[in-house]
Amino acid sequence: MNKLLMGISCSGGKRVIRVRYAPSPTGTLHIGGARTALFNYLFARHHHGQFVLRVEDTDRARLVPGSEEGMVAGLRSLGINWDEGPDIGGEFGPYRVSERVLRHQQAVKRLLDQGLAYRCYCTPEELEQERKRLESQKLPPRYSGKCRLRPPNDPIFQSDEPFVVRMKVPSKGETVVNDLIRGRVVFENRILDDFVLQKSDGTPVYNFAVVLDDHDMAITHVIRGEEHLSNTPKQILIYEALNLPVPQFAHLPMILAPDHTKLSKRHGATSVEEYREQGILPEALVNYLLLLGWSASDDTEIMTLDQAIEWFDLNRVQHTAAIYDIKKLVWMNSQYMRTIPIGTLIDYVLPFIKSRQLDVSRGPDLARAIELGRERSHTLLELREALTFFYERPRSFDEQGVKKHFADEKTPERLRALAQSLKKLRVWDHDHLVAVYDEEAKQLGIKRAALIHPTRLAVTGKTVGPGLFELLEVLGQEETVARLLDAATAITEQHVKPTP
RNA sequence: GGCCCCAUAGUCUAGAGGCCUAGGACGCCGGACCCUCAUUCCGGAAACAGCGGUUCGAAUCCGCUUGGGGCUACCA
Repeated sequence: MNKLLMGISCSGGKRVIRVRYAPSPTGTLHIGGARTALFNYLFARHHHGQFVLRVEDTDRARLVPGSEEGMVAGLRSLGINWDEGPDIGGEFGPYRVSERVLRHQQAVKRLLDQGLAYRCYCTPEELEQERKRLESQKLPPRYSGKCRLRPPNDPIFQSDEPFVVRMKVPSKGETVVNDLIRGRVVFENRILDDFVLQKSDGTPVYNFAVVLDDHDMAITHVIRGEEHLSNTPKQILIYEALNLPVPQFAHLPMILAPDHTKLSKRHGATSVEEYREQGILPEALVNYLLLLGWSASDDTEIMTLDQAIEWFDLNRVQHTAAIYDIKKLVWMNSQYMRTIPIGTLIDYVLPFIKSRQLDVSRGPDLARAIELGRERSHTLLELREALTFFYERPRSFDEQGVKKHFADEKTPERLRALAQSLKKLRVWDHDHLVAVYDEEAKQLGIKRAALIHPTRLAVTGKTVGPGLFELLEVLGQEETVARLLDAATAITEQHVKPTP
């Protein structure tokens, strides 16, 4: 057991573990965010604790309408559920930070009264100038502390001028982050400047709000991305100034794009929504995300969410940033494509079928068609493609296929002959179909394959696909015969339109 | 620039001093199977960033260098 965890999960008092995922509603649910949410969720469930969803909407200017709803939907689609949140409430609400500003303002006042923070009247322009000056001298851009030095009777304190509230950061000593993943990380206080706690519009800055909200929501473990590690000492300083207990921290490695830079739109699909649209199953995405930064102790890679809950352990979280690899995601998806229950797969593929306006109400049984298609599809998009010929007659024939399999001048008559034999078949199943082809090939003195390939091309328009006899069995007798005759006619009348 | 984190194959990772002539997975290459494709099954190439220590012994510990990432906002 992890030393750092002892004392909170053991013995009499038994404090319940509470974690949270606190996204900012400024866009879509990112795979990085989804991974953070997932790890929080797994940690909570593993320890029989609670998982809270909190919306970090302090910055009104950056708020994107619909973003929160999208994130909630995205998380739910992945099977990540929370015990408390803006959509379901809970005893520690409200769960939108914007609804908690009064609470934040009270705390700011407390710090002000205690002389642990101060009002700063420097204008953004002044600060900008100062920053530029420092940078040009290759000095770290920090706030000078000008307003901290103002005498208490400075008339500006009585004025109506807008101000921000800044933290009085101690110039000496060090602040230590005991990170559950990285261990002891030491920051010297003198590196920090007097950072802003409250903006001039009266709303709190993230670093301040997060401290109060985590405390108010009784969060015991703050599990978040590594980009927050450097800000943690500021937050610890706030906890101390407010005399609040400091939670445990765990900073997850980041997920980077293939070019080793931070994930962004230009890297293609980066949101959960986009992966859904591309036909990635939620189960596969979750499983893939799970492997980005965490591994089971026994090399197991494909696992259920329940297994992940059982095995999850922060001690096994990687320290190094991970680069996401679409190829492995797609492979993972193909694994789920062929193993999830057929009913589930039907539910997933139906929207794709609908969006292409493929009418599956007539024709072969969808489940049987899917069984043949899932084996050779990596995504739902591919599956839908593999399904189309069952419900739509080929409008054209693969060009290469025509050259190869329709070249023989006897092709039309052979297809017709096959149609005749097939029409008379009493039992339409795999074995009987094989028998027909064997017999036909024998009579013609050719190989069975010489009949199989033209048939597939004639019936599906393609050269690739399921085994012919499985395919015909599902397609049905009437339809098969009709398509063979159609193809024969098309060839004879030179109507063969090659697929470009 | 300053501070912080990180460093095993192209990628995800196992590895917590001898079990490592470094294991698994994706991808890649070759082969087998087969009516095509996809599977599946065999086989193969491919890594401990570099340099110094510590130690009988280092991928594992320490230092430096290099490289990558993060933070440094009245963003989160």
